[in-house]
Amino acid sequence: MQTRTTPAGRTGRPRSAAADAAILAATRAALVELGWSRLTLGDVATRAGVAKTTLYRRWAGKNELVVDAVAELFDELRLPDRGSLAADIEGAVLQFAAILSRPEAKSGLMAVVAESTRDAALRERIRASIVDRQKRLVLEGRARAQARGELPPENDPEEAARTVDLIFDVVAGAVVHRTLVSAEPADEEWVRGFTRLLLRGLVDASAQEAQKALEA
Amino acid sequence: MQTRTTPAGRTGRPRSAAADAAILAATRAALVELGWSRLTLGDVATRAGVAKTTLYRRWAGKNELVVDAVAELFDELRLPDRGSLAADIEGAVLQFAAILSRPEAKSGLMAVVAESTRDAALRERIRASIVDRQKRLVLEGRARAQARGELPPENDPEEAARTVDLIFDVVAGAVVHRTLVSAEPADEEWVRGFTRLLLRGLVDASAQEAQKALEA
Amino acid sequence: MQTRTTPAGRTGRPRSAAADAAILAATRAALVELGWSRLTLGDVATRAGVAKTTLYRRWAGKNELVVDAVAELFDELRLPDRGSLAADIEGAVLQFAAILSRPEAKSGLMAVVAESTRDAALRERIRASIVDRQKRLVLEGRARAQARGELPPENDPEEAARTVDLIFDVVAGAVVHRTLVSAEPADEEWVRGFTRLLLRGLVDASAQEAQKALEA
Amino acid sequence: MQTRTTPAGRTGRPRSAAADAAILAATRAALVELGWSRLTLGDVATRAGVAKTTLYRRWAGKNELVVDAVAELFDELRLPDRGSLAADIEGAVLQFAAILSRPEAKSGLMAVVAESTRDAALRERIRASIVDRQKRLVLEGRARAQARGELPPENDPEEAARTVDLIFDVVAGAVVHRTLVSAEPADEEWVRGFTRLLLRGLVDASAQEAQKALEA
DNA sequence: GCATAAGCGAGACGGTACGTCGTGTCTTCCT
DNA sequence: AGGAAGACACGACGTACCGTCTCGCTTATGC
Repeated sequence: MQTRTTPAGRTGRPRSAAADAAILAATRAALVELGWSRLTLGDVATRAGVAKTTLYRRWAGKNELVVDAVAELFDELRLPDRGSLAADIEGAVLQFAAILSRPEAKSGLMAVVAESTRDAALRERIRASIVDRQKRLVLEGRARAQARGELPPENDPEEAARTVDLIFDVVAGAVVHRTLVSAEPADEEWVRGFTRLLLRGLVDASAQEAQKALEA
Repeated sequence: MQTRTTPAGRTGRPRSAAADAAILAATRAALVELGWSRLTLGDVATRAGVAKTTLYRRWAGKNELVVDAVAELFDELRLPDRGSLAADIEGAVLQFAAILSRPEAKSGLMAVVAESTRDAALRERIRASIVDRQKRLVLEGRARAQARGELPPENDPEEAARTVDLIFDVVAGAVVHRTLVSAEPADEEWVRGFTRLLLRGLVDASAQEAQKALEA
Repeated sequence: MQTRTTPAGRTGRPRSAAADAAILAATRAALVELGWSRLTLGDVATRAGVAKTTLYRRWAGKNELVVDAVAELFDELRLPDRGSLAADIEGAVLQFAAILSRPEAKSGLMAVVAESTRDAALRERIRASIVDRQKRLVLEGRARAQARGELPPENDPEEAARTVDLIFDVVAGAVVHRTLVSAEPADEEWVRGFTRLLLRGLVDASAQEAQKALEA
Repeated sequence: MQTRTTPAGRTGRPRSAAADAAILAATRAALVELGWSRLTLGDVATRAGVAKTTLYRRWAGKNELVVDAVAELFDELRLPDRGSLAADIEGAVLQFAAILSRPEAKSGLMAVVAESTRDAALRERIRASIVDRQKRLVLEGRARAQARGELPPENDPEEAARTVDLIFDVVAGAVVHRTLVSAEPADEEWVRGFTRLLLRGLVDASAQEAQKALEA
């Protein structure tokens, strides 16, 4: 990821750029086959056709390596304009769910989060590489909804930032929990229900549901 | 947890009941001091004043042991009637957040969830010991809100079950994400904001916020 | 070798006696095949069908292990009575040379001696396991020669001890140097010449030699 | 040592002569501080202010380097005429012992000899750089003794060469064994005893000793 | 005087072995 | 039979050196 590519000095043999990519790809492959806990750095090095030392020269350990390997997965998230806030949310959540359903993300993400509870540097790396990077989606979605008139413009920038964080926690948290803890697919149906809840709230959702049931 | 208390046969020395409790307590202590990844079964055995063999006779491994040790933490969750759905939710979420802020829960919970992505039996154990056990809170809260007339009675039991699951994913997921990933405290202020979003939805919340800002 | 067999405590699984023998034999085999510097403890463990940890539990490292492995070789030295001091010496030196010509001794012995120059404990171990153990041959030979009247009885015990040490240094040193440094075989002819020098001295030997040459 | 100084070709930058000396000195310093087994070529290069590549361009490896570094030590051996064969021997042996007592010689010499048991080229290098170089002392001493009439002139040149080898093995071997294996100083007293044994032989020495003891 | 060619410092590279630690099983003796 | 003690086979850890390589220089010779 960031500035791991050759440090200060200019002399000496430069670091192989290809090695970085090979290592991250090998890490994801190993996550798929073995999962987090059975993944070993020796094995990753072998898969990447690289010496263990090369790997340790660039990453401090398994945690840092996996964060970088997983972070790349989330960079493919896009937010195409689907015409309405609800549709935009559904689209983003589905994409997020699709990534989380991939075994390399499943295995790796929660593991590094768990590790990060005791390692502030790791926590910061996760935040920088993954969390903050993807908050852009929330910001973009809100701006678009405001342009459409679906949401009012924010007046208090601090409050607005808090809301972005809250929404991110709710969305990411719900999808992760659904996918990893409940271990059920976050499919279109579930995403529709979740989006309705997020937009309209529990009271309204319950009322609608009761209404529907009555009609049927 | 479940059927570890002395098996079928009646001959021979019976298993020490005290050992179980000591082992689980030692596990939690080790989680606090060392975190998941540095916790070792040998160390837990030593702390509990027990031989490693005894430990392995009762649990299959680290994962199962930690699930049981952490599950006990969540059994202290209660849902006192605070007079309104909003207040009930706030109370429950705060309690949940308080437990999750304890290092033994933080360290252990996400780690076993991560492990469970590749181990169906472990996933089942987590669901049985932790998730399903605590869904009672959602059920209880809904029943109470319905009695108060804050929520309509459900008509379709299947749809109702789906809603319980959804709410649980949203609540648990949001708190976990806030606490572990964003690494910010789920304090009273945050819980109020979250509860409002949960009850009223994003559109309403945004409108209210805009309104407040205007008035000020 | 000495008291490595199960330490103080009496509880727990006892150390495998077979493992010791297997490890020492494997060490000698590895010395023959690979020599000192390419011998690795991991390889020895594998050859012995033993885990590396077992090996480290019993020996502090390569040096100590090799000392013990080599020491066993010298225990087969015997001093049969061949009727005269000269013949006894020749017999002992030939046996010593035979052992030193075996590759496991060649490779290992000088290496541990070299290491011992910076490790007093190792030096002591060599002295106890090898050197002092074999000084018995010098003592036995002298006693026998005195009984035969070939050597006078010693009067000053301290001086006598010094002489034993000196003879051992000369004999062992000469054979080692001939075998390892000059890299020539210490065969019967060489041993005869050496024994004559040892018994009669340089002046006498030179005179005899000149005499022989004159006669021829 | 020998043909390391710039090879065939004449074009290109010539090898730095200073580097050679710096490397050998650094090697001896490292031998003193670390001993043979902990000496690393990387460290030697650093000490000498030289790149590892430079070192490998000139020596094949640790063994060859150390042989050269140690060989230089022995070149300071001299054989001043002390008036008698006994005095000449004592002088030479004391000088030899003095060199062997220096840690760089102690650590390095036996180690390369040990290595040479499995490496004919190294053995040859040792012989050429060290052993044969110092045999001059024996030759010189004998010639001087013959001139003085202490030893008869040799008649059979082959036999004479064998005797030189034998004496060298006995002298060098005894001093090395005394110094490194017995780990006792080869001081004046010991050298006197050794010289007497070498010149007069065991029988005569024992008789003298018995005689002395009787007188006392 | 400018190309050619080797030497050189720096440091990354693919390897191999290290010595330690954790796992889950086993063996022995003691309740 | 249960249990504490601890040895055991296994396999990963993260580190240290090895000997080689690839850089961007510098320092000679020879056309």
